[in-house]
Amino acid sequence: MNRTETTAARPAGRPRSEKAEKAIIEATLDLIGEGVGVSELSIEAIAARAGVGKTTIYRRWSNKEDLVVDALAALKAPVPELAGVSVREDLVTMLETMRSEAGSTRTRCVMNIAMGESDRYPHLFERFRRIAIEPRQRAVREVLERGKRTGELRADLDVQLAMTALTGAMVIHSKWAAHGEVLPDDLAERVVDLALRGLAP
Amino acid sequence: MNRTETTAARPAGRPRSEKAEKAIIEATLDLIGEGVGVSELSIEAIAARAGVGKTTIYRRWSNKEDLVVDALAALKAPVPELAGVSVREDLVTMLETMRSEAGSTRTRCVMNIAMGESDRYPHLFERFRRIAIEPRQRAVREVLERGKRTGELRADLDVQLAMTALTGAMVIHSKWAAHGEVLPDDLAERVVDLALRGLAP
DNA sequence: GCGTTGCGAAACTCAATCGTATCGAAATAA
DNA sequence: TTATTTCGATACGATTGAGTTTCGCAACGC
Repeated sequence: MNRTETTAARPAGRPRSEKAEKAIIEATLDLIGEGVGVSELSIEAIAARAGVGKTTIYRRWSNKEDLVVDALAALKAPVPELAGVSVREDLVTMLETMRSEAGSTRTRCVMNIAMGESDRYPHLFERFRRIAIEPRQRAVREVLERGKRTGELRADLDVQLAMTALTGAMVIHSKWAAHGEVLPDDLAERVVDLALRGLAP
Repeated sequence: MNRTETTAARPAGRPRSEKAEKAIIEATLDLIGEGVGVSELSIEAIAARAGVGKTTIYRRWSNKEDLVVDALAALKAPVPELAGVSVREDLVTMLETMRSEAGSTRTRCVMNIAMGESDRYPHLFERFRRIAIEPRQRAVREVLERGKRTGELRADLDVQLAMTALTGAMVIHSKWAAHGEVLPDDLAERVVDLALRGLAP
């Protein structure tokens, strides 16, 4: 029992390669980010992309869905730092993050799963919602709640509804932007200002 | 040449079954509406669902994408009648249509293709956008333009941006509603009123 | 060094689906 | 009736990918 390891008993033999595991996760996210759907995602393609053998994948995950779930778990939601000065400024920061990330593989990955696979893999989507969607939504809601307290926003504001209006506009722009097209620099600002001021005169 | 047909020269032999063609299109839309992606969509499954032989499909469409394109063309966009009295009322009508249709197979079909397949089949998506998305967006834009003229809306309103804010909120609700969950009756009204009045006090 | 386990590569079996071909029956024009 | 074409059904070879097995080598504890 004089084991130097502090963690679980290390079994004999060559340890599993951490590098291979990372490469598999990365390859999976890359493929999803490129628009490959979960059902089209082939273990062989992942193995080839990651430069590992299929054996190495099956030794860790018994099926594709488990692998995708773990890949999603690796998607840390990088909720942006908020200055906390004004509600308008913080909302612009949040939406601006959405805008600037709209072209990145990781964000496209988030979008593709959130939008395209929610019907077919409800279990996967639920997990994904908790990991990637909830934290961002919570951040927006907190900003809105703060605005109600400080008087920057209407006291009777429906926070949930306001959040969907703000993020909905950005999601549509991100998803439907022509391939490679860059969204206007001031999009986030314009969305926030429109929402704040309203459509009425 | 004493042909009684007024249309194109009818070739001899048994005519193609109109019923079979409809059944194929219906089966295709049904499967897509159930969440089956275009790439998972198998000709064999369509044939089985439609109760026809694979031959009957291949005689009409040379590949899957052609079939899906024609199926989409069968999706007439039923843009709702607008009362034309007030801008608010017309916007509520438009969004209410989106809400009430959110559970229908046809609308889910629209959503699934629009959201999930735009990356993988850009050509398909472009065609789809013209058929199903543009007419609805145009209707909303026209209502907003009218509002600017009549003074019901701000004269400096960014119509395009306002449209995405309105529809974006509804899209997110429709897409992310839990399976089978019915959206609140007054959702359209609340979205429109929030957008009109704005978040600010 | 030895036993054990992981590694990538390759070959394998199994199932699904593709697109084509063939069949007898049915529908239509001449 | 006869010629022609479509019908649904079925069988076919080809391809793809899943999941398993085997192989020789590498990395680790003892």
